[in-house]
Amino acid sequence: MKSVVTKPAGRETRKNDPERTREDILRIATEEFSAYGLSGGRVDAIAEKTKTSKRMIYYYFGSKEGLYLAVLEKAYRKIRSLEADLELADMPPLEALRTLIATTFDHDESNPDFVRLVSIENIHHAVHMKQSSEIGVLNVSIVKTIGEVLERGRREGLFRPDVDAVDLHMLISAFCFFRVSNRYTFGTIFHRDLSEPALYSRHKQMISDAVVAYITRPSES
Amino acid sequence: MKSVVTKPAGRETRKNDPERTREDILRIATEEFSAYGLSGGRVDAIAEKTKTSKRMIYYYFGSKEGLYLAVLEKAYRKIRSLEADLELADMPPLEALRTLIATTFDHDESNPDFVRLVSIENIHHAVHMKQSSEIGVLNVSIVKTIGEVLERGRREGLFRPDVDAVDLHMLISAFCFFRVSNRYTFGTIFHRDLSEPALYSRHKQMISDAVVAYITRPSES
DNA sequence: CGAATAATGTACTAACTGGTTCGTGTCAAT
DNA sequence: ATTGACACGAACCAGTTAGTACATTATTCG
Repeated sequence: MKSVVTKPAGRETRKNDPERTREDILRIATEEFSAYGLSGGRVDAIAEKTKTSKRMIYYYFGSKEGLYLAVLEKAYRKIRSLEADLELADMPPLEALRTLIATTFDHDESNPDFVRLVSIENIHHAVHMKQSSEIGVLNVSIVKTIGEVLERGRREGLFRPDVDAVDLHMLISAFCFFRVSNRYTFGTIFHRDLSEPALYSRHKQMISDAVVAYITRPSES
Repeated sequence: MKSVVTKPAGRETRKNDPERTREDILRIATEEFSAYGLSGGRVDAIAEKTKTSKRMIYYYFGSKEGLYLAVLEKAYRKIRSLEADLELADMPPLEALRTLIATTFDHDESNPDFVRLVSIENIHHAVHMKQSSEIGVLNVSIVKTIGEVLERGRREGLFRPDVDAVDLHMLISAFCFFRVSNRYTFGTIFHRDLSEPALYSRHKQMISDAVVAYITRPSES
């Protein structure tokens, strides 16, 4: 964060506004890359939609890939803070689990840009992500949190004992993510609009029920 | 260049070798698009890896998008035939369900190209898929099959009554698909190689157990 | 055979696209 | 007020890329 703007009121001669320019570029770039991919996104198109010029993109981000990486990092920063805000430690295990699922579901649902960027990054074998010092160190607090919930549930004899935290996170994420990432092909094939509110509730209920049913059932062969 | 590969059937006439050329282009193009996306894939790169020239690509497929569409259609043709081969009608409902899940799981696992193409098509809002008369009419036999299994399970009092066939298909697909489509980002973040054999078995078991647990449990609030 | 047609190769281009050059304006601290 | 670093813009450039014109060979069939 930056300190208060130098001239808050009265004169607004301020022409140089680096922070705003940067944010502006980043916002537009997120839209562009999320819509067309890394190769499909055009620097010129971003420059045009921006209040500033192409020169500035290279001034601040060095290259197209640099810009893309910045977009990606921003997207991940957002989700990380969201996960950190989860306070599941005080809830009973089952309630904690349901809260986690609902949160994940809602996050993906309301952040299609993030979902698309992750899809795009997977097309590229996550090479940019690996390059990023920031994302690379992504302290995956969520796994620790899930691990603790699982442990408590186990101790209370509610949860089956053979579930790995990362696996469970994947089970939950997969459904929430897929619903958004594959919205178009799935919707086209099955003639179903996956953004309908009715489906939203039903699917949210379904993934929650499925995970709970799985986790509370004794292991079977 | 022109090997004397005589087709077994008498009616088949061996021309220059259009069929082989077409197939060759299609095969290489699948690799290219699946690796770099539609915008990222280069026609020149495809032409070079092919036994033939760029001229032929345009001769047979008209345009880059035409080629991409042909690649997509071929990929879907393959999965459709696979789904059709499933013979779940004779199995007990639970066994049928587990077979279906295992098949879906294995399909995605061993067809990463298909998974990637679908991801790419979703980036493009499935516009090509919608254009395609072939894919558009994709007779989604799988839904009918699932519906019948569900119906039988319900009648036998094994399955909960409130599950929609398409929803269930999504629940299953999501996990199988995600495992492959998000292999790279997920693997990078959680330092886990999702192509390891140990994980393969564990995940296959997990999705199967989860779906079964869900479907065999009475509805809850 | 020989004409018609299908298949193929070479060389090219027009447009696009990421990135740069060079010059101007702004700000804050001397 | 001068200075030097920072912020900004328009035009430009060089490499790339999808797509083509034209010539040539192969195959089919009367």
